[in-house]
Amino acid sequence: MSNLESPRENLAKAAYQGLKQDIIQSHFEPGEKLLMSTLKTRYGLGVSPLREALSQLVVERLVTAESQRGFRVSPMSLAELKDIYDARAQLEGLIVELALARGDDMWEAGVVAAHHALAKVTQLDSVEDQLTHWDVRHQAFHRAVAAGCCSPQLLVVRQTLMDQAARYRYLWLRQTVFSEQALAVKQQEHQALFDAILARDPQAGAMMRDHLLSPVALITGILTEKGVR
Amino acid sequence: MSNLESPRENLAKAAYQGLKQDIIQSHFEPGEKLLMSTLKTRYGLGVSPLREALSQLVVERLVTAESQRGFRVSPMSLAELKDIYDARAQLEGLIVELALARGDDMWEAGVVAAHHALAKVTQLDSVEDQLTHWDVRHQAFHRAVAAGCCSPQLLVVRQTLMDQAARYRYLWLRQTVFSEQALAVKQQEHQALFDAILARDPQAGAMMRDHLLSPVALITGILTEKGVR
DNA sequence: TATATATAAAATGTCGACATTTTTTGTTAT
DNA sequence: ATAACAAAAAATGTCGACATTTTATATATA
Repeated sequence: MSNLESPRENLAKAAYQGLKQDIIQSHFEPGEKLLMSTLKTRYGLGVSPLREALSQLVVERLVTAESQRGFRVSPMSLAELKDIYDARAQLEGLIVELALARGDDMWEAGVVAAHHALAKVTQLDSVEDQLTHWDVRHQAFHRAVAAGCCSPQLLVVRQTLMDQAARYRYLWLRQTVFSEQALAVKQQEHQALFDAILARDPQAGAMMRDHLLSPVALITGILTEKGVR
Repeated sequence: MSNLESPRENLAKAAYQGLKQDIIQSHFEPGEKLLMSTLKTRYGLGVSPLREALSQLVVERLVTAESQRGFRVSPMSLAELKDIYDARAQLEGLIVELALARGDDMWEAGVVAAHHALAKVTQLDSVEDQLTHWDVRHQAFHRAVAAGCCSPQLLVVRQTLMDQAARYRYLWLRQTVFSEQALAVKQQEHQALFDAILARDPQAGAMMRDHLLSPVALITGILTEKGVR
């Protein structure tokens, strides 16, 4: 039989992953009530693992809990957009500066590899595949850069902010990946970042902050379009 | 009857608060197994709210979960001590620099008030009261400073790292508060920080980083004494 | 029509029960 | 003794049931 050494994950973990995915990809709308009856049928699970998963997502601020009134998807707002992106930009700037000071040869090698892979993303058939394909390598590039800070704690914090930004980020992603021009601009920014980082240019931190803040204007427009305040 | 407008918190919240308190104050030792039977009798609750609370503490990294093997208190280590304090110092340094750039008059007023209160901590009867009393104002001072960064997200992240550091911090606190000399040194550091911040001295960030890193040596000694590697 | 009140329906949060898995204990064999 | 295995005990994780609370609906009142 297969799965000889499988540690058998508990159902709460499955619920956590499914819920997180569905919230980030807007299968559940911002502010939407998360009915237990709905979740039970959707994931085929009882309330116990679902509540555990929801409790975790509350800590990650993707879900909001109101005592005796259950859970809802955390609402989105322009204020939160600005706040999250500001915090991400400042944190990532700090992390880059630390990486410049602390990163070793193996870190540099990882950055070079990730940058190379990102620059070579090929056109694919499916649009959804194209999106995923580019984004996977894009995120991998940034993660490779961040790794140089040599701080597991800061990397965890960074990932938490990333997860929280994911819903907003996704809006930007759809507009960017399918625009030749937008993609070219990003390509240039990544090249400039890459050069500055390898040269240990003290300006790399500031460049990273600007790079991360650049999508805010576009996302603000999309949200306003949708009536989000 | 009283409690006319009480929203009636759910039991998971009580479990969360009790568990967090008990872990931070080392009622449960680092690495200790958290038996459901023990927790049920200690808090007088069923498994459901307990598991929800534990799930949240896993996200906050105070508790570790192993599938099908329950929960244990996250172990403490010298590596984690260094990592947490490094991350805290870097983050708080960043936050101070942002506060210098963004803080307004009301922020300054809050800092002045908190600093004044901290400087005036009086000797109390009980040693435990003395400890709590000083630490409450100490934390309030740092919080008042941090508030100037105008980033709710960064402040949440900051608090998370604080909570994670709490067990280590407590070790330092006991040694410091009861030493006239150590307390005087801290008093000087706070005064210097205060002056630099109000003067918007660009060095304030670096000072804050050093201030936060200073307990590491002492805590390392205490942990080594205890056999923690 | 609007507002308040009573009633019904639905949903949340918690517990106890139970199947499954892990851990301990006891037994036997090398 | 130590190791391998079997049996017993203990613990985890999940579900269904149920009390409590919230929400929706119907009815009465001004």
